[in-house]
Amino acid sequence: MTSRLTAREATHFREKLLRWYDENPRPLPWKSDKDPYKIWLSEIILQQTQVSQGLPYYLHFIEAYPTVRDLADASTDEVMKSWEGLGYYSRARNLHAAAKFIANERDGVFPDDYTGLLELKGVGPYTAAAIASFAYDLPHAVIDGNVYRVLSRYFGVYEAVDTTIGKKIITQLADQLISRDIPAAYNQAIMNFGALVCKPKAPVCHSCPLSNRCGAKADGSIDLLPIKSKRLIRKQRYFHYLIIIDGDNTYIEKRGVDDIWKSLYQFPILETSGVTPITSLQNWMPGYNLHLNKPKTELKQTLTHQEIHGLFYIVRDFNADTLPDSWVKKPISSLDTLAFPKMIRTFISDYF
DNA sequence: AAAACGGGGGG
DNA sequence: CCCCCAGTTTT
Repeated sequence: MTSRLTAREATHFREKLLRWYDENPRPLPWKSDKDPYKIWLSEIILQQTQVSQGLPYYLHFIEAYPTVRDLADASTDEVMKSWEGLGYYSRARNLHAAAKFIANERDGVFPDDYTGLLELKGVGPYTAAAIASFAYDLPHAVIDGNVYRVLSRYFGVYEAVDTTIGKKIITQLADQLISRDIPAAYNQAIMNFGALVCKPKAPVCHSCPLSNRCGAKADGSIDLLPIKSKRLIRKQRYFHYLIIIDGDNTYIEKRGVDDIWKSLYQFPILETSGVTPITSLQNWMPGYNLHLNKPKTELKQTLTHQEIHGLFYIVRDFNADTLPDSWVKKPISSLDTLAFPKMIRTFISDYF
C-alpha cells in the first residue's frame, strides 16, 4: 500500500501548519541554540515523557554536565541518580554509553547525519530525525505520537498505527509533507500542533486551521483515530523488601538482573507470586530461623505492563551467618545519594 | 511482530 | 480507571 499525495495537497497542509506555528511558537530551552549535545539530551529525556515532566531533569543535566565530556566522565551511579524518578532507566544507561562513545571514540564530535546518529545507543528513528533536523537542518521527518495522531486524523488513516502497515502509511505521508526548506520548523510545528490543537482528547477543532480539509472531522471519527490494535495486559508482582536495621546502617543491593529498574538500588528482596506476606526466610535462607513481623508499609506502583506490590519489613535482629555477596552495608544517611525506584524512594522518605 | 520498559497527568 | 506522553530495545 502506498499513500501518494498530490503536490497541492501536501503544500496546503504544510503551509497551513507552518503559518499556525508562526503564530503559536513554543519557546523551550534546548531550542535556543543548535548545540547537538543539548538537542540530543532533550530528545532522550522527552522520549515517552511530557515536556513538563522532563524539563527540570533537562535543566539539571545541563548544569551538572555542561558538555558531552562531562557526562562521559561521570560515574554510572551519579548519572542514574540524576535520572532518578524519570523512568525508563535504559535511557540513562544508553545516554551514558553514548556520551562515552562520543567523547572517547569520536573525540567529542557528534555524528552529523541521520545514519550516524542512529548508531548512538538510545537513538532510534524518531530521535535521529529530530536531531538531524533541529541541529543540522536536514530534511528528516519526525514521527512521534503527535504525528501519528495528526496525520491519521487529517488523512483519515483507519489502519491501526501500531502495525507495520499503519506505520508505513504514516511514514510515507510524513516524508512527503516535510518542508525541504525549513525542516526544523516543520517538525517543531507538527509536534506542537499535535500537543496543543490536535490533542488526544478534546481536540480544538473549532480553532484548527486544518479542519476544513480534515478527513476525520468530515466523517465524525475524530475520537476514533488514531486506531491502536494492541491492548494492555498488566501482571501482578509482589516484592518483599527487608529493611535491616543494624545500628545506623542498613543493607542494599543493585538490581543487575534483566528486569525492571536495572542499575537502580533496592533493599534485599524476596519475590513471591501471591499477596500473602511472608513470615520467615526459610525458602531463601534454609536453616535460618528468623521471624518476620508483618510489613510496616505496603506500597503499590503501576508500570506499563506490571503492577508492583511492595511490602516493607523492618528487621532489627538480623544475624545470619553468611550474607549474599550482592548485599552492601550502607549508612542509612547515605541512601539519599543513590538512585532507587520511585516506590522505594517513597518508603525511605516516609520511614527514615 | 510483539513485548518490555516508569512515572506522571488528564478526563 | 484508562489512555497518553517529542520511542527504543529486546525477544
